[in-house]
Amino acid sequence: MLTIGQLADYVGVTVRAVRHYHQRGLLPEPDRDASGYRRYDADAVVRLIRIKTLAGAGVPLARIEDLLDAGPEEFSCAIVQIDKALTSRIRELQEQRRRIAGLTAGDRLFLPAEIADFLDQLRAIGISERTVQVERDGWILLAARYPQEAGRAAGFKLSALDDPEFRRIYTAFDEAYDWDPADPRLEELADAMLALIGRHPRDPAQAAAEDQADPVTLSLMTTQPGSMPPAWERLDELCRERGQAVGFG
Amino acid sequence: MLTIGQLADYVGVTVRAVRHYHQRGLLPEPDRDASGYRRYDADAVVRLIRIKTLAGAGVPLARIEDLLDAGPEEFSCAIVQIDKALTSRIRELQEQRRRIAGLTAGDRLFLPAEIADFLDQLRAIGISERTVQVERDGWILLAARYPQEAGRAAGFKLSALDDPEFRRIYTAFDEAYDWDPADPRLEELADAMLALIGRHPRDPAQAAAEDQADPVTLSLMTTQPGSMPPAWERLDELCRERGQAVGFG
DNA sequence: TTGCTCCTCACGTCACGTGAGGTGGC
DNA sequence: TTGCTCCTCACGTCACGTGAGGTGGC
Repeated sequence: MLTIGQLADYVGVTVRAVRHYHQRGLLPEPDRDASGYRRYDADAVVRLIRIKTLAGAGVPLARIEDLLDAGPEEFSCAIVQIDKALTSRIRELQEQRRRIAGLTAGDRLFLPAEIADFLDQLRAIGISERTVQVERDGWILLAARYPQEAGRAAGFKLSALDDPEFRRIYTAFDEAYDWDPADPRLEELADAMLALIGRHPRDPAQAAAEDQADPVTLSLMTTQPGSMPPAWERLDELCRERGQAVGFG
Repeated sequence: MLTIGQLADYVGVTVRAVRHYHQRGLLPEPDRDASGYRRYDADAVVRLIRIKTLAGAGVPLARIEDLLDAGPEEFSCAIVQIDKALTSRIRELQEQRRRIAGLTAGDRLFLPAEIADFLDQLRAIGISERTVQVERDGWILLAARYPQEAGRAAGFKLSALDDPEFRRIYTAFDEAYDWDPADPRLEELADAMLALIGRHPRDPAQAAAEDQADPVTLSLMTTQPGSMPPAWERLDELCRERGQAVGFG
């Protein structure tokens, strides 16, 4: 006959856990010896090992109680289910491993692949990190609200990068970050941007998403008023003034 | 700017979890809109995804708080540790799978291999399940208190099963379960058991463990007085009477 | 107007952990 | 006698869940 400590040590649980199982009714209270100590027999060892094994597999104690008093066919049926749950939990953890590895690896964790590709392409053609971050924040918010549309729109933008004119304009837009809002080049840039939009034949269904994906519109979504550079705010203004004709804004 | 529900849905956590992270100081409280609703920006999305990813990997919230505000070298060092923890957790779960599979498979879960082998051998030579269960319970308690000794003693017993005389005596012992305590065959059996012990040369160091491993002694350990069959109690008495000479009891 | 989302307390849950204060066994 | 184990409350912990009661947005 074992004491509670001997039992707990052999099975590999804490004394407190054994008492907890008594309280929950999972393990019957054994007889006491002359000192009031609990004394356990072999059945208690067997039952406690079953409890520990199931609990270790993540089975709630309430479920364990049912299982231990169930028939063998119900029991082995449950074991199959528990095994499935364990297997899928293992898969989850393997997925978690991939994800935490990605925590140091940049944007791909937060964004659909097309968007991350688009941001990487911007970096590749020499766009400043400062501007890429504004794009990124905009896309994150857009993807949060319209996941599918954001993915499609990013694919569209990605292919637009093949157009040398788009690249030239985007580079200018990037450089305009530091310009004076009165800089006359802003007017040329606004004209060029609108011309570009006019040149690309646009599927009307995509037009809305695409407009939202414009860096200027995006940056308006993402930042507080006043936190944008003055030149970009002016550029947005110019586009709105002239863009009515082509449905911009 | 996102509401708390949009944020939670996109990242894949509950609204309550987001509020909990605010309370814990993990995620800064954002500004409110005119209705008092929280409004989130892209930084909140990024930070919440980091929190969720780490929490999903089992990192305590207190640790996550430190990590998010730590430098990149400390962060990536921690990621390595978390990955190790995940890997070992995966191994644990794979071990759990093996164990719950064993829950339907019998005694090997509760006992060292030698003891399970010994019990299987008893079944193989035709010992009744009833007697095997008494043996099993005795071994479980013995293994709980003296794991090494129990393993060695069981190995000893296992090899003793090669002796035809041991098998004959054990079979008779099994049958004696139902005998009348006054049955004269009990005296013969007691003599034969003592003769067998005398015949086997015994390493004195093993003698104590071996005596404890005797079925009769074991069953005394494991059961309450009176729960053993009367014939076995009588047999135990007879062995004690005669066994003093060979150091039995 | 109805249904959905949002807000703030605040208590509940799950599986124990952790003293608090006292007694028995070697 | 000292140190270890045992006993019974009973509150604490961790990461939220779950109403309770009320207001804002479409």
